[in-house]
Amino acid sequence: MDIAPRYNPKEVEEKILKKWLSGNFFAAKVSADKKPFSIVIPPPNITGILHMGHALNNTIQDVLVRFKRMQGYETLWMPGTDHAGIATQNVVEKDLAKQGLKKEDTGREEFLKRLWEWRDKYGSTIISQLQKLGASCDWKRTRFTMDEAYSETVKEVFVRLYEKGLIYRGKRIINWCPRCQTALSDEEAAHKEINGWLYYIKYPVKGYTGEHAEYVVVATTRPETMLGDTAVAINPKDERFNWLRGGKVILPIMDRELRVIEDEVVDVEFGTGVVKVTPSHDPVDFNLGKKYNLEFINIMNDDATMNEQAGEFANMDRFEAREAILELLEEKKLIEKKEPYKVSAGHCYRCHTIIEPRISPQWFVRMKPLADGAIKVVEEDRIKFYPERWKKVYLNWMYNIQDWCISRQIWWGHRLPVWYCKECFKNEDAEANAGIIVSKQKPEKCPHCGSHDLAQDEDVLDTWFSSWLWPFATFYWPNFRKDTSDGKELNYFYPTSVLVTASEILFFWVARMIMAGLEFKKEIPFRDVMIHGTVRDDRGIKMSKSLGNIIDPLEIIDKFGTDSLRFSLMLNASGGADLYISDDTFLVGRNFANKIWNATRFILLKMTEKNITIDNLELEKYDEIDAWLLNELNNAISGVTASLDNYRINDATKIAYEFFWHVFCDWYIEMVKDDFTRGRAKISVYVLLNAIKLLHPVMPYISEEIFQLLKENLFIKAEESIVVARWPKAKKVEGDTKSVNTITAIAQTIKEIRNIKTDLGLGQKKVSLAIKTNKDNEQYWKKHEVWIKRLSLLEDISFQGKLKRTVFKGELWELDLGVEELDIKNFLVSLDRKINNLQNVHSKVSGRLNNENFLNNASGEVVEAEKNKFTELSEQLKRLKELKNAFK
RNA sequence: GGGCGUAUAGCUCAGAUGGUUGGAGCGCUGCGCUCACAUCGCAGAGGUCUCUGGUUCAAGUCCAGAUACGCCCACCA
Repeated sequence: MDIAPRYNPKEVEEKILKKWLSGNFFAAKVSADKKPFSIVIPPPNITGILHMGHALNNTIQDVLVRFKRMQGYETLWMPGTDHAGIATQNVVEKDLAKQGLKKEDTGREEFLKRLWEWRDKYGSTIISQLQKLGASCDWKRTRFTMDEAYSETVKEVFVRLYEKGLIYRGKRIINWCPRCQTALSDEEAAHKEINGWLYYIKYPVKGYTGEHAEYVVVATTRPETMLGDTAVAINPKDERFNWLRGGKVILPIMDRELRVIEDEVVDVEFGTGVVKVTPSHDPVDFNLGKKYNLEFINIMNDDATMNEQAGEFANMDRFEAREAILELLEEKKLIEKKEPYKVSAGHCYRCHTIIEPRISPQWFVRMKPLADGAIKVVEEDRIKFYPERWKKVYLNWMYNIQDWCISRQIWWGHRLPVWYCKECFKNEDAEANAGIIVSKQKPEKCPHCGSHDLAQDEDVLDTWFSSWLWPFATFYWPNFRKDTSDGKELNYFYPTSVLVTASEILFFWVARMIMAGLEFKKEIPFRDVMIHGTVRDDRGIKMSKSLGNIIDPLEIIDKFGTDSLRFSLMLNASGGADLYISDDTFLVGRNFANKIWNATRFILLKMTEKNITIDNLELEKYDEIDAWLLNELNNAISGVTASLDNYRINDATKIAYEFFWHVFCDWYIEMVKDDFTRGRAKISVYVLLNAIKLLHPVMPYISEEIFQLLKENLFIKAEESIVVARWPKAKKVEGDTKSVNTITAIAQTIKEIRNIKTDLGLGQKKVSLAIKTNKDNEQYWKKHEVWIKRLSLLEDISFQGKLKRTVFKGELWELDLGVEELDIKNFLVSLDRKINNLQNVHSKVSGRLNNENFLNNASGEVVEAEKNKFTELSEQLKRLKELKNAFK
């Protein structure tokens, strides 16, 4: 037998991944006799490369999937990627720019061709990285949100919603990214605070007579928008401006007459109480414009440079124009003052450019009707959030939901299934439906006028408009095909069991999937939503490429192995809290993998050395130390199982770790290594096998490798892969508790002996031990003498009726060490500390027992336990004091 | 402006339904290359559980308030 003393993950992982993929172990099918367990992956962007967030998200899913698969569920993990409209287009545009080209130079068709080429070349990178991570998806199913069949679903959904009146075209103020040159939804405009100024600008009052102020002063953070002002507003209740009501002011620079309107939205407290109103460039002002029938003047181009409406500032960038306007106002002495001010501005979530609110004809989904059901299922806990607090966040958003802008002025994505009749459609009349034909296929002619002159809408749909269909569109609903068993698969696997995701896309994706599921499948898309934290660096800063603080999971895999990465992440991910990680975080995993490896190595080497073969794992006979171990194994099995059932993966990980290292390795293997009989070997292998099964969801590679090693070297029957092996079950342990308890007491005593030896400065020196105990206990000491000596570094053990001296006094026995002269300084210090601690607890307990209120109010069980504790503590204390007195 | 979260050892974090003497990993100190593993073993130091009040026989755990940090939402010109 030749097993390396160090675990080499690289070799092992490569080999095993091949086995898994070629062996089709992750494939799922409809099985009437099995319960389904299904997860759809949050599809990563095709532009994506595996980052720590992916690693965390997908490891969690994989743990759950592997666990359920081993439990015998028919398990489907549906993989796939998202076309990620803006993100991908940006990437390919950048690529094009290297050749000095813009997408307009190549034209739409050619540009799309390049996009598809790009996706064919790089789009599967993330998939192979997920495979490397060990993700046990049914890879043959890998979907893409722009697959032909998937696109059919998208169109179908659009048409259905339109026909139901839930999709409409409207000319409204939307979030416009001047860099990407497209509309965005509200969710895609991330609000961030920036340091700006609040400028106080004087607007001359028309017909100034000297009876009132010559100017009204308005406060603004965006002076450049004044060019589009068509009113100023005051609060109707604001008596300071009674004189201004019904009056007019003059917009400086433009010399435009502005109405004075009155509306409740104006905050009397803020600024001067007078607000400039720019209906075309501010959402609040837009509403005012509608309400009071104001003029809408658009002063900007698509790229946020000023247009001809901006007069002398035309063609300037918006921020350039701001400076120029301020300069001019300064010259005219129209700036009263400026104050530093923090402004919350929307930023494009793709390119971080500041959003420009803008009036534009776009397509929207009416959300309120969709939200109603989605609110109900969460209120009624038919969908549960883990941790639960996200329920509130979700509901709060849903209660206040706004219509969703779904059209994007980019090329990469699902083209809107919308055609315009050039005869009937009048663009300026954007609110009406005349001339708009919504249809999955290109219509032959306009149903209204019969014209054949039809043009498809140039826009594409928001990426999320396809992702929100993911849980059922991946089964090609509603057309299905043979490769999804004509819908049988959807019926079987839907609703999915759990959705695992980061909180960032709760609104983007999770909420919308619930709405889509209920609308189209008439059923929730998943039962549980597990929301995990964000991965941050060790200073608590979110990892991002632009900040340069990322820890690359692929590098960690390369350095420490995939299992180390996964194990360390799972150990750290708890209760949806954020994870703070550094390179060192992953050492725990590496060390543990090596420990597992070496425990296996030891067992197999010993068996070879002793010529032990095993052909089955029926446990025939075992003694007290075996029983003790099996009992611990049972606790681990039920602990890990219960934790995984409750999505407490970190607990499960910890329990398995603790058992493997600190129970199995530190104690059992040490106990049996000197007397490694066939019986011990069998127990060892049995426990090892069960332990690696417990670890398999978190550490799939090493557990598989060991599973295979055991199969190769023993003659036991086992599944082809641990992937499909049966999850461990707790087995009843035969054996009397007294024996097991005695073993526990011996182990405890061994720790005491080590402790005392250290205190006495004996260190690793082997000394002899004298023990005084009864015949009954003596037999255990004799039977287990070999490992007791080994673990407490003793020369020999003698049994005596009377000890010359006592260095340890326990409930069951007293001990002395065979050393003439004792350096008792440290020993006495430790002893004192122990006595002190015990004394503290003792007086606390006795205080409680002397407290009538406690005796009257606490439950009988608690009082009973407290009494027992008191007795035990008293005895312990007495022994320690006696021990101490003997040394005086 | 609303809402949420976190505060426990030097660091990163565990500590369901209040009741053993508050734990782990890393780091630190001391001793050991004991033939599975130095990616190891053994022993140890280190905590007024952020603060203040309250409920209770009993609070790290529940309640209220304060402080600090973080996050989310919002028509804060």
